[in-house]
Amino acid sequence: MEKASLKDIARIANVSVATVSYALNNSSQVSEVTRAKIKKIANELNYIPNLSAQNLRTNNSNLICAIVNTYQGNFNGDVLQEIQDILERKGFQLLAFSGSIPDIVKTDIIDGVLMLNYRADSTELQQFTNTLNKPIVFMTNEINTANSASVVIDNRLGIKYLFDVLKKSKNERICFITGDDNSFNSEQRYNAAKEFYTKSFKKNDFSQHVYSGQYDPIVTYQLGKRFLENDQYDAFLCFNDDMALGIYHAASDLNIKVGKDISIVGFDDSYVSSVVSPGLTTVQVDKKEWAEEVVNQYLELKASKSTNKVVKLSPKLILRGSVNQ
Amino acid sequence: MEKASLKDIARIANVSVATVSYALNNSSQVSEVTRAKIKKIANELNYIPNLSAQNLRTNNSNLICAIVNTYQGNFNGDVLQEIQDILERKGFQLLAFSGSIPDIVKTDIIDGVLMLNYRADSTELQQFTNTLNKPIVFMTNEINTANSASVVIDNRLGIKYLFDVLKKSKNERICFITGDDNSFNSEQRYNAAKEFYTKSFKKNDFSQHVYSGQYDPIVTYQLGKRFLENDQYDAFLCFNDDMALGIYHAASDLNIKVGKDISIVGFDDSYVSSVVSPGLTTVQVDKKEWAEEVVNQYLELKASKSTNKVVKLSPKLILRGSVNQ
DNA sequence: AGCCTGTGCACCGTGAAAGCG
DNA sequence: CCGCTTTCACGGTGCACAGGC
Repeated sequence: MEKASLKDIARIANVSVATVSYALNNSSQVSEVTRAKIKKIANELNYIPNLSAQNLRTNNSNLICAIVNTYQGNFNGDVLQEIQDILERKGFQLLAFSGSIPDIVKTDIIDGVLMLNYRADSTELQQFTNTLNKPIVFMTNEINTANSASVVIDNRLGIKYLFDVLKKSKNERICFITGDDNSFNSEQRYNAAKEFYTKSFKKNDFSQHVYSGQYDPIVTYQLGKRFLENDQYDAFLCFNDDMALGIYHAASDLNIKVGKDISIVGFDDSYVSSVVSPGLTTVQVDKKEWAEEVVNQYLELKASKSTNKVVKLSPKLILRGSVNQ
Repeated sequence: MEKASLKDIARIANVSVATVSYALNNSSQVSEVTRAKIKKIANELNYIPNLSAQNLRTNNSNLICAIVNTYQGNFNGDVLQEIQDILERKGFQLLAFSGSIPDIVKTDIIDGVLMLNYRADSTELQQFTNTLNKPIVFMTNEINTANSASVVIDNRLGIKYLFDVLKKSKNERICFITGDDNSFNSEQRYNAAKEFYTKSFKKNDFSQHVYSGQYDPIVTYQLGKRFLENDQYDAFLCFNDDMALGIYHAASDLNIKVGKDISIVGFDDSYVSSVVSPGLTTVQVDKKEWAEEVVNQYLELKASKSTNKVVKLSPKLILRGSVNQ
């Protein structure tokens, strides 16, 4: 059986194509009797509207596209899933893209865009937003454009919590492990860490104690092993939990006790942080709350084309055993 | 500036719409001079073809849709990313869906479907495949339908490796931790485990030693804690790595040494298995190879509408320190 | 006249067959 | 045969309008 079209239904129901269209779209221009008849036939033919045709005519799909830098890692997946759940309940369909911004996003098929951890500099994103001409919600960048909004983590506050915890611990030789260079979150965390370090220790050597773990536990493991063998640091502030795990691994290799000999803190509160021993002290952003705010902002943008707005979400400190205090 | 269409370009270039279309699609029906002129104008106008119109006309998008049960967890994300990378290189665009099968998949916008870990019984999937009328590659189910193919893990072989390792170890009181009930992989692993257990120990009490960890490390942690407190088991065969981590956690709480007092094996070789201490013995499916085979099968299906085919990928045993031997 | 129900038709942007000089 | 144009169809939408009561 080939795909049924409005024309097929019209022929069988003995009405015009327009009537079928009205009937299926619940317009009041059709009597209830006719509508029922048409719906019945449509059902029997297993009719599925042709989205391309619909969209060509109306310029309006209910498709929202989330663009992420990668599907890998715990963070993006968790957030995507939360957003997906919310949108599904509201009758939208979320599709996800990873990698470079695909052409399809620029076409009329997509109604709006959510952007998570996408790696690009601000001017590039500005330009993209301008040419795109549909609502965008940024989740990791603060962009100032009409028709866009940002819902981001308050990275500064998160780093403040973590830094304060380490300051209070007996391990004070702090090493900072950043994510990769293209990450906006990592950049913000870096700036915050620098601020608190400089203010607190009254020293200007912050940059000497920063290393890039590229958000990768293996890379971080190698860094950690080197530092611990030389007893160079005894406290590690990692810009995400995965990297913190790398330090755990290095410590374990060298028979060094996390939470006693050294202190480690992470960021994100991914599931691993509660499963390792001792548990990893980290900061948590409520992903459900985040997802809800993102969807809210999206709907507002779509409804009103209102100007941009930046919402900051406050993370919470999750204390576990990885800090010696 | 509003969206430019072929018509706009045609007006400016002083040619017909058809010529513009030919020119941009590199047809030989246009002189090089005209083509260059038209391409230049298209570029200046920032022309982006309207996918809906294109698709309506050609019934052919280059969009492939991956459907997963969830974006969460390490496994799906890793696989999605590999597929994405390959398809991007080949000029296709992959979009991902999570949750129930969305309407859009049934429309002409989507050329084909890849299905990973989707939870449904076989008859439902059969029916879906039949009505869909486009190529589908299943990655976790073996389905017998025309216009579909399966590229799946050889779960039996993987379980055989793991079981043999545990058999050789000094810890022989084996407990099996399964994933959730809807998972086809978990079901296959269960059957294989039962087969090897029964054959090897010549006992019929397999089902007494099987517990569902629901692919969840927290659930598994609680199970593990109970078993270890009662010294009920000293070997754990977990149907994925995340759950194995739950056992690690329980062992650590009770000061029990993994790799000595107890043995643990996992499945998947996700990144955590190399980061924990001692490293987790597990089996690995080469995700890159898997992704490549999936894409191959998809392209073959698309080209030839060939009948179904099942490809099984052999996992490899990855020995680390979590087994006492 | 005015309401109700249904129809004819132009149109969205593109691709390709057929026609033409 | 080359290079370009005319014309039409894809599937659906919604305006303007027609005809009946």
